Amino acid sequence: MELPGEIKKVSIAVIKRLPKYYKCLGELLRKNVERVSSQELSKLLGFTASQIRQDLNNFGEFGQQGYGYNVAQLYTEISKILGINTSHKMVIIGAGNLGQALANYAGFAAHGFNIIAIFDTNPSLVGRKINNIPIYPVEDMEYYINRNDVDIAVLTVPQDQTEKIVKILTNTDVRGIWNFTPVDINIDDKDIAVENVHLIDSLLTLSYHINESWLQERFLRQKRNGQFVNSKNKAYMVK
Amino acid sequence: MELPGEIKKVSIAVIKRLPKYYKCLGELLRKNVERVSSQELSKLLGFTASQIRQDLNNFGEFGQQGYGYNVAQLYTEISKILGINTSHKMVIIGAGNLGQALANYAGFAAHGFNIIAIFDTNPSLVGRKINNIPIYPVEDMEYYINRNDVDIAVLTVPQDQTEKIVKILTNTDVRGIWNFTPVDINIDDKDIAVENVHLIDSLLTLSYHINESWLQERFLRQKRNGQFVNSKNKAYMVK
DNA sequence: ATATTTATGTTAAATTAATCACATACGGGG
DNA sequence: CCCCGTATGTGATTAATTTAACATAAATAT
Repeated sequence: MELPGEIKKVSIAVIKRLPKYYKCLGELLRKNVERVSSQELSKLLGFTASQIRQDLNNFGEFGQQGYGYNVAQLYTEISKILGINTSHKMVIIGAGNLGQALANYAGFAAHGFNIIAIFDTNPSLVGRKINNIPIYPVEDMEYYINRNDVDIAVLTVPQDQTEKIVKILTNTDVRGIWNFTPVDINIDDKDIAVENVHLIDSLLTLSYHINESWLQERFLRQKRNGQFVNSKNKAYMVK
Repeated sequence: MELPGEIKKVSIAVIKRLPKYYKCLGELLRKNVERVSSQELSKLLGFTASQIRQDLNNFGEFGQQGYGYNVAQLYTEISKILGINTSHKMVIIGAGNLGQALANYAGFAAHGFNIIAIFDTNPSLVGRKINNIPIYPVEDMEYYINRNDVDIAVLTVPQDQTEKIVKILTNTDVRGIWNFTPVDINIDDKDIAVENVHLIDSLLTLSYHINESWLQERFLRQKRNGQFVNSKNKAYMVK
């Protein structure tokens, strides 16, 4: 039962689709497309028109019957929902390979995400700059973040340092952690959002899919040859 | 209805959890833990014991009633399911920031993923090595991949080059594409698995969550002050 | 040996998500 | 100004996923 005035819980599946909408609408906007229907979006995105309408209705009534959606308006609305109507300040913690790559990546600023500092323990890195972003010692991190209204901390430190860094971050005003370490972060006391980018998980998922088709081939081959019978007819039980 | 001998379709949700099981079991193995119950795994992973049992049963009967699961055996089984009982050959396409960072990352080899070559169009990079991995011109890519039994192509090229590269990859024996470009790849003709790592999407999801809590605060504040009523009681409709 | 405890594999129930279907409202054309 | 076509927003339906429940089999203790 939904109490009056209560916030409707939006499922993660919907939230994960929002960036797709945002991107697609951005492209339409650049092509000077004025209006778009859920059906047209369906073709572009590969979701059903029904799902698109229902997704958007979690956040408001942005369309107009008989007309569709105004591209510019819907783009603005989704930007607001995603919190990218205002810009964000980020710091990168850990100036290793990945940290440096992210610091050099130009794409974030286009969406209002600005990297303003990097932190590292390595004295030979501290004082240097990457893509014109200064590297400071980790000891200064807590003070710096609070002082400069940093929203987002990008975690690219080695696995064993993660816990220590997260502990420090809970003392700051940081609102979100973009976690590239393989560790699953859990923060109890404070309201800090965490988004994990577990690259190894992603690679293993790919490996599964590669393997899956191979298993199927083998499975069918063995079935053809009459080699395959097991108690439950499970493909993966094949020895 | 499941026909005898037919492969049971495993849902993506399950597949995405497999790497978590794999990682967790690896840690238990290193701690010399011999056996583990679904309940213990539940505590470690944060999934329900019921879900864990059901997930694993998609692939076989690995446990024993009254005992639980043998850690080493289950680890091996999951490794097989994920296709990491054998090693994989990878190439990186695009020696930019991200491509170089991935080339320098040591963690892949530990799971049997070996990067054997990098390809780039930039003549000043070709001929050099990154982390002892040679950089070749993109023109040699097709030949090289087929010649060296490359399984996986890691795509870290600029957005506008993606389509061209994917087209070339469909002519090769590559089995999977690990896609770091923002483009959504669709391959019709050939059976190539694609796993996307859309970093911007991930960052926007984080931004949403940061924004979400702020919206809620504002929502409650306005409700307290009696400022908030709209036709549908939707939080996001607040002006 | 036998009883008791434990923890699986699996079926059933509950929950959640996606799709369908349609009444309704708006825009455009005559 | 009115009618017709279009495409939304939403309630109903269906599908998928998660959780619960339990019968059963193995391990352990007596």
